[in-house]
Amino acid sequence: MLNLLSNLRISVPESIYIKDPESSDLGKRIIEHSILLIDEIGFDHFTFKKLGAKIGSNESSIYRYFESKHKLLLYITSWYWAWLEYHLVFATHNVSDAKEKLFKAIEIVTQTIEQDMSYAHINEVALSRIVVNEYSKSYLTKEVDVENKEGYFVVYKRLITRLKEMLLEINPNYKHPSSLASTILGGALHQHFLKEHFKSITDCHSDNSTTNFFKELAIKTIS
Amino acid sequence: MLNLLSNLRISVPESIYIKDPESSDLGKRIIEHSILLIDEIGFDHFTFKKLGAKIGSNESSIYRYFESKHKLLLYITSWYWAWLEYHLVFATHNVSDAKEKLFKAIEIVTQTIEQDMSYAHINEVALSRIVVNEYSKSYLTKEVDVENKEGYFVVYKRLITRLKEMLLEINPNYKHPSSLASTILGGALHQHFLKEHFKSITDCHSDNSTTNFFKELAIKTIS
DNA sequence: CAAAAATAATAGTATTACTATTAATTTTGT
DNA sequence: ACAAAATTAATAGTAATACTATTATTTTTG
Repeated sequence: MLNLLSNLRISVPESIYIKDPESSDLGKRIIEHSILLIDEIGFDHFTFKKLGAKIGSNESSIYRYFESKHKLLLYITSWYWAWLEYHLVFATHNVSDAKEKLFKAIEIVTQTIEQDMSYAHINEVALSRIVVNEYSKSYLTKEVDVENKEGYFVVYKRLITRLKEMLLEINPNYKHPSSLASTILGGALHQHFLKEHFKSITDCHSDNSTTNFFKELAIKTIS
Repeated sequence: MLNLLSNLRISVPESIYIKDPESSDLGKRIIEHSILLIDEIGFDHFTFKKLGAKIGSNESSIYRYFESKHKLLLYITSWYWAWLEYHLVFATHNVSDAKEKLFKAIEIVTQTIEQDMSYAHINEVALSRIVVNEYSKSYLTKEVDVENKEGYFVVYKRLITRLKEMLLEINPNYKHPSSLASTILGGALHQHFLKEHFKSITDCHSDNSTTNFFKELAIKTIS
């Protein structure tokens, strides 16, 4: 399955970039090293100038791919959600038992990403840390409604919708399936953050405890 | 109760400010108008220069109260959590039934803040919108561990701990009370955001639907 | 009413997040 | 192989940001 995925192109909304970074060597280096650099110094301290220095290229060249660092963040996080979506779709395909399917899906979206899931020039472990630490900054802006209309958040919303469908499959009468789905996805990121920085307000300390917490929460809530 | 609260001083960690804004007229105007201005233009576009212009004061004078706009955000959001905590403590005090107490607490922390809860020079409705849209930016930084040690997040963590205790009162054997408490608080903010901007991935559209969603989620999860 | 404290005004800094222009290099079509 | 086109690099410049430092003025208070 990993080999199959490696040959698939993860699809990110075209409106996010000026020039497709997958179309050139420089573009791929921009993506590869922006993930490493944002993970290292944080999105707030990240600049195209610093990225240019890292990849031995010029600030102005990066601007030919992305209009701003905000768009670059949208690109890499959309890539992440699309990548997770592929994993989720493949892992749940042909699983006939609704509960088993939901549990598999929750495992995928709440797990701690590990090294061996590597894909081309992208470090998914670093990228998953970026999603935990920075994703909400991509929508907590005054421009969110305009950008939402442009389709910058479609992948994220589609993933939540898939999770919602699986919840409804178990109990078609449950009244808050979208809220529960978005709570699981958003909540998992939050628990991963708390585990690293605010240990006293989480019980998720081991690798799979976040997954177990949300599996139990989900199945009990919809029953 | 509101009158009682109006005479109580909401206590914010002293290390957050340079000079106590409650100690002068200028300080109070800084707080009052920073809340209105951040609500209006968003934290990213907010600057001390713009705030100075609004209150007819100088940028440099504001720096005598707060070292940075980040510290100002920590101040007003800590104030908000402390204010919510008072409401929660008063509302649940002397409630003997554990479930009734928890439900009252969930109402307090998940409700949409309304105009009539006004307190001195602070617009709590605007402030609650700021918490929804900006609070996570206060901890999603590379400096979070240092600032956590300085005590900048104590009020928030204490509120979650209070919620956790109430969950444990109902079921002392539940294994993830802290995670559930932090999921409720963080999740409520998230649902309020989705309601305004990403309607398709939430079912919380009316004022009390977020509260009902989390009441049901909590009681089912710990049972 | 003098001293102290608070506030305002002014100026200045390094950095950021870009845009614009031109030059050099690489790719491509014939 | 070579000219044209496209891409990338280099340079310079701008307005805004997030401050610091200094000095002047106003207000408070003992």
